[in-house]
Amino acid sequence: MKLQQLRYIVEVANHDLNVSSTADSLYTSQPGISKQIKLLEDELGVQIFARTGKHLTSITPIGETIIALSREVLAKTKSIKDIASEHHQPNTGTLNITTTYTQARYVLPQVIQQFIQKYPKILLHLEQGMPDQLIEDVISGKVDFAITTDLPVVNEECVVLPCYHWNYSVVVKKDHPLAKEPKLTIDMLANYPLVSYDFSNDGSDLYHAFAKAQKTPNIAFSTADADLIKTYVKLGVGVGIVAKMAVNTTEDSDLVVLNAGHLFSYNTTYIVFMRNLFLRHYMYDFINQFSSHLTKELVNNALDCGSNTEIQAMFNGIKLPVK
Amino acid sequence: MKLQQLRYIVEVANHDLNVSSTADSLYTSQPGISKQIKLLEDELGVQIFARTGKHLTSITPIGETIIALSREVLAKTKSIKDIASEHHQPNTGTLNITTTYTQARYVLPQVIQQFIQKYPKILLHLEQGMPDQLIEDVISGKVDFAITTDLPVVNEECVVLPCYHWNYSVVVKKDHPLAKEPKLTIDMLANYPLVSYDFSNDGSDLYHAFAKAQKTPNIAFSTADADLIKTYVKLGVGVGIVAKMAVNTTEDSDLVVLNAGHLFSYNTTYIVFMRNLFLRHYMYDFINQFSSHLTKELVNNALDCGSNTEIQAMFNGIKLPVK
DNA sequence: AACAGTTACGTAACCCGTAATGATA
DNA sequence: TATCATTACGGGTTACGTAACTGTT
Repeated sequence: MKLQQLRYIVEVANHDLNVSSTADSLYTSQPGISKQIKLLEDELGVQIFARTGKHLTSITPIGETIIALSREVLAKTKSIKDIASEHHQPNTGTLNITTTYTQARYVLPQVIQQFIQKYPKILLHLEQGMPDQLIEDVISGKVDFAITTDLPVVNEECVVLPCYHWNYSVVVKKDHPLAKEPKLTIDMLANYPLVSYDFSNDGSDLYHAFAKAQKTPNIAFSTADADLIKTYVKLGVGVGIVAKMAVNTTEDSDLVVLNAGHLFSYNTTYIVFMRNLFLRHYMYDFINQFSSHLTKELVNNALDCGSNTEIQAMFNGIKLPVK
Repeated sequence: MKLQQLRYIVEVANHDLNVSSTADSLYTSQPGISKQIKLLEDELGVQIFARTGKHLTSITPIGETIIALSREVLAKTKSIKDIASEHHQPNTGTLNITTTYTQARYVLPQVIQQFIQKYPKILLHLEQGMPDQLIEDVISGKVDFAITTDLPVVNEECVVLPCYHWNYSVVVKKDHPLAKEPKLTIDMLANYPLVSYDFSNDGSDLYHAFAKAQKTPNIAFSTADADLIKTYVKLGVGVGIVAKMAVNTTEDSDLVVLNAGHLFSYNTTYIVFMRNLFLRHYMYDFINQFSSHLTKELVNNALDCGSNTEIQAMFNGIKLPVK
């Protein structure tokens, strides 16, 4: 049994059993992977992948177990390397993060700016993905951290840390009737066409606020892109409902930003990573820069918890920042 | 990084940093090990072992961490192999046990006999060792199970399962004054020279019973070997105090066995193994044959516990067999 | 002087990549 | 027919064992 063989089966599983694309991503050849997998299967005496003729069609039940264990083995070997690097090259390494559009566009830039200034030799890679993809990338080991707003349904191999709460804001043009309204209500919003996130998707809290007031919102345009929302608001299409941190008073000086914290329940942004990830000191520092209450000590306390429900319980006693 | 390299550093650590003896035990050459260790250190960029000139003198702090992680990696790769074997060769494999003299001599033979009859293809290896050594052998991965009576001070990487309670018996020659005594007391025993286990070592409960009665025992002879105790009793050296399961009415027909369960607090025999050990079905079966209350389900429940104190708490509600 | 670890070197195994073959949708 | 996995084969690397060397107790 060789570490490469374990890496191969894990990567093939990550690539939907496509050996060719796996080979491309690992910069090696298909036959090499095929052969090593077969050698491993011969050594273990079990089939990891089920085949129809020459195509890999599925992972056998025992293969699932073996691949899961292999992931753990590879994570631990990565830890060994990381610990060694931490020791003799504390400020070099990599940090791979995947996140949603809103975070990448409106929240992370300032954090990243500080980070790369403090750690110029860290190779930082930021990736934007769909909410469902984020956690998968963490589990597959493709990235270290996922930053997400949807409370992910994750297995216990991941650690989920709440970072901050945030509210929606309502944005309108300066000449809009609502612009001078001191205190908004759902009823008022229901009178106008709305431009916002997809209500059926991540905006269930938006939908619920209207349902609770027994109103049906009039959605003129929906998108996941806050910039687009603002653009359409500026065009006069309707009243915008957008994450508060997505509006910037200097950039959006032609818009009026109205507080909507009392209309909708707050959301929470989380950082997610594998429990068995070795956290290098700059990773702790990144987390702390992203959310100031998440000190190294607090993160370690969370890691000592046995489950994510325990972690959430722990954070119930801690006041999160609100953005 | 190669799995062999990890195996090498772990084994060198297990062999007190003696590379030569490590090489012997692994059936390979010293230079090979030296070179691979050096290659690993070069790759990681850190020293795992500290050296004075050409001798390995100690493990560096970071080396300790790396070796600990390596042990985990190797345990997981072993799990992969075991899981595969379990799948395609359910009744072949190995089972290595280390235990104390008393267990090996008086308790295990019947269990082993059943076991090898049921699993003739399992390579069973039984080893007898000193109490301190037993747990080390488990941690180093040399054996699967340790069976011991001293409640071991073990770290949380081991699982400690209580198997049964046992009492001492008093044995005397047929013509001894105590032979017809219906109910023994400590005072009676204090009147005679005693032959027993080392009171200062594992027999603190023996010592305490006398201390509580404010008597000083007169130890004529002490040994860890129950056979020797019985031999000296037969020679008339004194009154024997010995583990109850070490006396057999047919073999020891020239001795009188007196109940001493009310004089001394009972002891507990434990089975100890690494938490990350993959338990093959015959291992569950062995545990169950050794101690009938330890069903597979109960063992799994214990494994789900986070700590050994939790496990002990769980077993507080369960009545253990008494031998 | 005996022992232990490293260096040097030759052999054998093995991993990998290219090319060819076989199977699948 | 195009895609994909396996088989065949050759080249380069590497791991290992023997032997010689060097440092340690």
